[in-house]
Amino acid sequence: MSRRMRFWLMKSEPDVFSIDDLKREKTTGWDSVRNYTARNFMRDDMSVGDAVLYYHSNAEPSGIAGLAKVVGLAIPDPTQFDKKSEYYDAASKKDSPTWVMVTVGFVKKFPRVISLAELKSDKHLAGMPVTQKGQRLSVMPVSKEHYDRVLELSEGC
DNA sequence: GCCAACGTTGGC
DNA sequence: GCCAACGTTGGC
Repeated sequence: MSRRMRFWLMKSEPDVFSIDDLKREKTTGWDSVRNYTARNFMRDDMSVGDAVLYYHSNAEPSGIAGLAKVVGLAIPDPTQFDKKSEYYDAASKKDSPTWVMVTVGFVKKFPRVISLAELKSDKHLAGMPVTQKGQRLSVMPVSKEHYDRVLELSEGC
């Protein structure tokens, strides 16, 4: 029995890892998350098959660039043990890792980025967390209604 | 590049 | 356990 699938929004700076990078590599470990709320979503609430809106932050324009999906449950994030990584965490123990990552797979790139301005101005998306001021979470849940609306916007021109 | 908003750290 | 100081995020 699988429970109902969930919907997520995950942010990445396209200069670091864009939807095109994901398309080329097909899957990627969502490493380097160092926020407890985002970690808890990955660790506790994400399941294989969940749908992901792929959001480009610090971009021109910032916005939703395509779709991805969860293809692997949370596992320890190897960067926390890598002394050469800027995400190295000396306090994290191998037998009880602090940070985890899910594995994300490419689904599709939208024909255009749905910009944050457009998300904010769409009446159907009122209250969507990513449009709220000060919302910095890199992994956040999305309602089915908001997810479906974003798909509609991606298909329209 | 600026800076508001937020999360984390650490002194007390 | 409070909260000031600091670091980070990310829109603009």
